[in-house]
Amino acid sequence: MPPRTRRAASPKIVIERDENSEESSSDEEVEDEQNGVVYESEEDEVDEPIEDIKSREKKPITISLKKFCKVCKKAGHQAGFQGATYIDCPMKPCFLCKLPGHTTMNCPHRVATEHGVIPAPRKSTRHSVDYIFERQLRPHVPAIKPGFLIPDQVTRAVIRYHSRRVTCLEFHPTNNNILLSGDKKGQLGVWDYDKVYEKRVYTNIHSCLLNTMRFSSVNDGTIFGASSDGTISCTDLETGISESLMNLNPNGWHGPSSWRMLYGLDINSEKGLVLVADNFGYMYMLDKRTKDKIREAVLIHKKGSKVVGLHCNPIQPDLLLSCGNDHFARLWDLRHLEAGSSLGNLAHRRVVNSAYFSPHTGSKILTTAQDNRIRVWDSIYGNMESPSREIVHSHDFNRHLTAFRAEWDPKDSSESLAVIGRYISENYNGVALHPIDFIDVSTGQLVAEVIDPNITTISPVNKLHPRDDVLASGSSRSLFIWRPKDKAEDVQQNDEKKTIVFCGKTDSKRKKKFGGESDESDDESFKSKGKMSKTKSSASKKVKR
DNA sequence: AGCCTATGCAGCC
DNA sequence: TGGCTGCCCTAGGC
Repeated sequence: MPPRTRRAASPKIVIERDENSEESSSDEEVEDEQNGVVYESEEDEVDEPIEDIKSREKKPITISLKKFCKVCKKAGHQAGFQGATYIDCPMKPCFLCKLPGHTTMNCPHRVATEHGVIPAPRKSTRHSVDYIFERQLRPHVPAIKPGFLIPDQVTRAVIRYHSRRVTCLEFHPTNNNILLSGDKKGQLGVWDYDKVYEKRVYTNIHSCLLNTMRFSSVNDGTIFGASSDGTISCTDLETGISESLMNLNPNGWHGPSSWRMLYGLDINSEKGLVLVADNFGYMYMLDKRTKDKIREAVLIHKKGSKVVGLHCNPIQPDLLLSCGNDHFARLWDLRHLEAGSSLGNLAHRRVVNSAYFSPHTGSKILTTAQDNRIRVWDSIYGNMESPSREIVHSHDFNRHLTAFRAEWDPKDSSESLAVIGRYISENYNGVALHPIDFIDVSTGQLVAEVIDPNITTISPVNKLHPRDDVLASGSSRSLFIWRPKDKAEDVQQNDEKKTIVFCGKTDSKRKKKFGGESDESDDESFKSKGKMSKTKSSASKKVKR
């Protein structure tokens, strides 16, 4: 090892000794070009003037600062952002596909035009050679199905609408411009995004996470919600008055081992049932009207594991799909429902964030799992042993983010378009942005990635409008409405300006960023109406072909 | 600008 | 099975 001197490349920091803190004047020795702290134990002592042990006792302790990887703590490389590009730690498996031997940068699933989305082999019939052919052929395959209209321009936004991160979104089933949003605090937002300032937040429905919202097909004036507070709510959208259909924690808090939380929720309209599932593996069935429990709770996933999603088949409502933390999505017949009586068990390698039947025929299944893969089963009537496709896509689990869920486009009659937010960022002209991806799940192709230069946060919650070409996305505490570029321009021509509404305490820097007027009154959203500048808003991007 | 933290899952024993 | 620990691209508040 080469000898080191005090003023070598590794900078050093000096810590004062306790016993004589006033004697050490270390200021001039502190250097702040720091990439991390590495102690220089024995070597450091060799550097010390050994002859003066007595004075050394009074000398400050010296710690050298040198470059090391914040991920694996080893020297010689560094993980983290370099500008707007994130450099992976080479000692870790790929952050995208989770396989060792390469990093995200050179992951075979991340080719230039596709940004990490590629169909995985169908069972074991293909191997790596197939990928190579696939990558060579891919650019020649026409990419965009003519029918897809991608909402890629932000036309409306409420910045910091919620006081905590958005957890779920739902469009009103009949009123085209109403978007419902739930947040981590359990609050429910009702926003008319055409009259952007018409927005309300109901704060007293739940006490924590509003995990899922669903409309009843009979009465579209009320919405059902499942919350981590263990209750089901039924809320009148006009008044905000809510009644509780069920409370799993009637005796209050007795520690986390007994506190029940509700995650998955769906409505079986045919039978007038509300189905909910909890974090202990159980599902509950209630009569929507009388609020009576139809039967005892049924264990539908591994005991003690969280059931995060429930979905009734749109064609055969008795067919139920559930998914959860036991790494399975499961199919059930509601008419013969018992623990262990599932019709099918779809194995995943990690927690399944969501599982949905396709919106029209109900014959396909789309799941999102925490192993960074979207899976598609092309027919529930066929072989369910393994998915028809696995699509590698970055949507990592992060405890601070709402779980990512791939959502069908309800307007796509071919049942192939899905939307999902992306976790890892891409460098867009020097800015790290997290796009929202549109994926053709019949081929695994990335149809479009949409970004807005002003949205620098991750957008895990996305919902496509049932009738209009509109995407709603929830990113941190804010909501965004996207429309296809042409339509967005129509909106502008109609003098309905692109409108950003600021809520809560919003600093002027952020307002500037979003192009809001420099209204400094902090906490009132209604005043600071601003339109985005053309240059900013036009930076939204589709995939290069 | 830079700390702090809420918080879910997996892997380990 | 249970309890602990650690965590790779967070976001906002102080």
